[in-house]
Amino acid sequence: MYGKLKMSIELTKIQKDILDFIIEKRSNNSIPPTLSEISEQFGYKNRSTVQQHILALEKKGYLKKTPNKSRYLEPVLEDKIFVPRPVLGEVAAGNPLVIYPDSIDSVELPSFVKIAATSFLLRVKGDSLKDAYIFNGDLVIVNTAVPIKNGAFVVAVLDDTAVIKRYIKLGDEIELRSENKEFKTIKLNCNYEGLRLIGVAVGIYRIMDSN
Amino acid sequence: MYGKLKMSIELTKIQKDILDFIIEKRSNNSIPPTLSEISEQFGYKNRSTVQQHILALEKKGYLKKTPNKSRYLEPVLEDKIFVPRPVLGEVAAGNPLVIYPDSIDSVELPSFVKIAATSFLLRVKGDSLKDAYIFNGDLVIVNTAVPIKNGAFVVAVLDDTAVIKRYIKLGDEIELRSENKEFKTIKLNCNYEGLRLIGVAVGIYRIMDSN
DNA sequence: TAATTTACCATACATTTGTATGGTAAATTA
DNA sequence: TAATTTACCATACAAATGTATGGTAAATTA
Repeated sequence: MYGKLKMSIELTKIQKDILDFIIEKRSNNSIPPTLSEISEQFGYKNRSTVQQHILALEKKGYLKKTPNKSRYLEPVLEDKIFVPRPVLGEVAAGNPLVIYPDSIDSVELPSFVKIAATSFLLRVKGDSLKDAYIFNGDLVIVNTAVPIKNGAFVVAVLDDTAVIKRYIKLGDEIELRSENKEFKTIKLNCNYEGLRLIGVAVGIYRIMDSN
Repeated sequence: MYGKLKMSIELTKIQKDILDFIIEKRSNNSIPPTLSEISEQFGYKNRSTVQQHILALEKKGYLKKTPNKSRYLEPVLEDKIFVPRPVLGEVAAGNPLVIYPDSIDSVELPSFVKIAATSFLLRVKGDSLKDAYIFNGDLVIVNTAVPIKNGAFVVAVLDDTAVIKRYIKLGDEIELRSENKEFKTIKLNCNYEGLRLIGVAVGIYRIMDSN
């Protein structure tokens, strides 16, 4: 049995910032940066400064690189297939949807799950969304940049309660339909103040962890 | 309103292969290849051959690149945030799990969902897995390379019926537990012939399409 | 205090990478 | 048939990228 590889040495703030930048670049749909690109990002006049930081990150075991290959910067994370992602809010049963300015928590997603910059994650708490077949602990991927079309699943706050329902607009009337037929369709006038549309739910991700 | 961008010109086999290679490299946890790396992959003696193919792909509108930047090869897909992924099998109610040698279908996953090479997708048909809170149309990400630990969600075939359940081995006895307490735990002897373990379910992905 | 680490800059050089240009042979199209 | 496209090779060059080496100043550690 192998013990968990320890990240023995602490990182300085700048080293951490650079590592985060690399992770972020890799995570968003983009590709890892070159030394020059990192240099530019942090306002250095010179690649060699970044060169030193990369070397430090490598020595401390946080980064792995392939010699003479461009952009081959691989962050070494404790569990290699997991990448931390911020969770920006929670949808709790009966409670208002709260989206925090900073992340309230960090979720470990398998590294193949990468989130676009215009999307954020919501973690579902409790059974408030079971009418949409979404359960406690599920992660909802919410995109705020996609225009809301008829028939889309929207994440909305309705009178302080978070809902994920199918959105249908017919003239002045808005219908919020549940996937589960046991739940009733909500009908609203389009200028109803109690409805706030947050974004479009583009997917559900459920991590099947072994606990 | 914008019409769907048409990929007017057909690709040749080699062009498609190269495009697929780029997409695959981007999709797996790796990074886009350089011309040299593509060249090596396809056994060319020279980068310039790939150079031509890349140019063709660009002209035909399948690829976008940034001049003078290494590895900046971005496949242009109809809907930019979606990437096609093969579905290798189906889990149908009451029927045996079928895994086909070739993909039976292609599913459009958001580009931030990237599947490791050792994983494959199974699409769930019907309500056969509702005891695991998995519903019709959901995609199960199955990893065949991960060792099956106690407590993991396994994809298994039990007497010709596909199941996704929590796997617990105690001595000679294997328990297959359902998440949903309404369903009973299955107990088996570890040498029971009717059980075939396919892999570990590492996640569920549900595409919330607007149909 | 002396040694070390950290954070930055500068320069030189080798390799990788992208690009431009030209060529050949086979297949396809006009 | 002639022109075009496709698929490959070769070479030369410039830009990008990684690397090696040396330096300074401030902060930290021994």
